[in-house]
Amino acid sequence: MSKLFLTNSEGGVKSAFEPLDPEHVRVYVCGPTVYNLAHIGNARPVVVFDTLFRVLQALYPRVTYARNITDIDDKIIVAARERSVGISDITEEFAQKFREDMSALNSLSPTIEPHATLHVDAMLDLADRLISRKHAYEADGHVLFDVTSMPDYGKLSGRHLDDMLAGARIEVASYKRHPGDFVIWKPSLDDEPGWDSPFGRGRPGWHLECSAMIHQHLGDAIDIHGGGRDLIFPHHENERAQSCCGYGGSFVGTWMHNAYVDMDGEKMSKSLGNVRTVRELLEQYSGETLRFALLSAHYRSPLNFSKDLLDSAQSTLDSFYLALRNTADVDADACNIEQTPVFDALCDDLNTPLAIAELHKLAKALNKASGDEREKIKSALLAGGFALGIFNADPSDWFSDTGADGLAESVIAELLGERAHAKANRDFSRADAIRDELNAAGVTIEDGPSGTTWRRS
RNA sequence: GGCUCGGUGGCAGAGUGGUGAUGCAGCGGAUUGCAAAUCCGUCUACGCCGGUUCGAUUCCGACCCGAGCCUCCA
Repeated sequence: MSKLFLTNSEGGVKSAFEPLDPEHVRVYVCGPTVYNLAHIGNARPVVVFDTLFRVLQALYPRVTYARNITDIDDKIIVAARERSVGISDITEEFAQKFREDMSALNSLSPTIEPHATLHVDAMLDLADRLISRKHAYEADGHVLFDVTSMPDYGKLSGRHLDDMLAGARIEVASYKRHPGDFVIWKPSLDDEPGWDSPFGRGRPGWHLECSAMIHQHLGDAIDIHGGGRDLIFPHHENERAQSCCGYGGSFVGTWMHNAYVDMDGEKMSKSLGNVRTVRELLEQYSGETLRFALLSAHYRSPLNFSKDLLDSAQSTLDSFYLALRNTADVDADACNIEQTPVFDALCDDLNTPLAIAELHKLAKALNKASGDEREKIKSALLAGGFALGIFNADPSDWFSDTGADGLAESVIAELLGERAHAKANRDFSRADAIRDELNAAGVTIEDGPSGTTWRRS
């Protein structure tokens, strides 16, 4: 059995993964705040942790993977106001679109998908615990976490309270005892969504939901908590503070954070306005191509997003699918994924580029193989691909699927028939003219010993 | 200012104290009516300066450059 190694963001060390309960691995990944469409940067953690989910499922009998939906947030309130609708109109629309987009990327549904607004009681319970344990205080209608009450506050992100003061770039609210204190609960105006609470009508601070939902669904401590790098501080640091101080326990075994998708060397983000939504990219590329592109760099390294990246992802997938299509007559048998180099690569801190390199070796071997060997190699190639969440298409569909503007298959067949006729009569200029015509329409043809095949290019 | 992470061949991108990443592109060849696909062969590399070492791209230190967090953000 392969041994899984993961890099823990807390401390930055890679070590063997030891689940708290080998019979039941628990993972929580921060999901979207649903107020607009997901961009390709938002998709990276989804794809990365989906791959982790697949690896964990291969290694352990039971894996619970929770990914939350943040459906109460100031940005949502603003979006609802702009469109003159209720916040649930916004959150339901974009939660659904998020699910659709991520599913197009071959990402599996999480085991549970807790919504913040359905866990307000649990959040208020946590706020109460924190106050009674002197880790939080009420001031001016707010409930605030007292960062000085936690000796190792800052451990996850590697910061010290003193350093944070020096770099404070934002005006500190007067009701905070310490500038680093963060909001657990805040008052709502009459025209803002809110819930009644012992502290008055209000709504939760950003970090509270994850702490409360993790506790309710997964328990005091979980194995893995993931998200994008930018969540390390303040979000995860503060979550950790709330959970450790409110519930006790160690909270998270391994923290994992993916690096960003960059645009021209700069982070892609909503605030920079340089985003490309998954939905718009899906008009030009298959979800599998987008997924493969996202996995082409290691999750802890920045990934520069470009047309070249997507085009090369697509042609690489084409070459894999060609190898599969050319062996369509070969039956693949069940392959023990755990004994393949692809899986070994994934077990080494999700080394997807190395896993892809192993896929290339298998595809090359399959192209060269003959006889019984082909069955074994094809099985390994397929199993490796499934671990990465690719090869979901039937190889012949992969090459024949097209947008509305492509040539109909019947037209292609007709032209190929005419070309075969011309070739038989050694009328090569006519044959080549037909080939040029098909090429111009985005159809590549290949003459083989057993006839001519075609594919969309 | 504080903290973090990186700089590998034309490009993408792994990895390692001492022969091979891998892919794309290029070049040569096989194959093909010509192509396409495939296969074979082949060229480019480890930011800069020191140190440790028999030996460093890999370890240590300085420097240069880039990115990120410290504010909503995957």
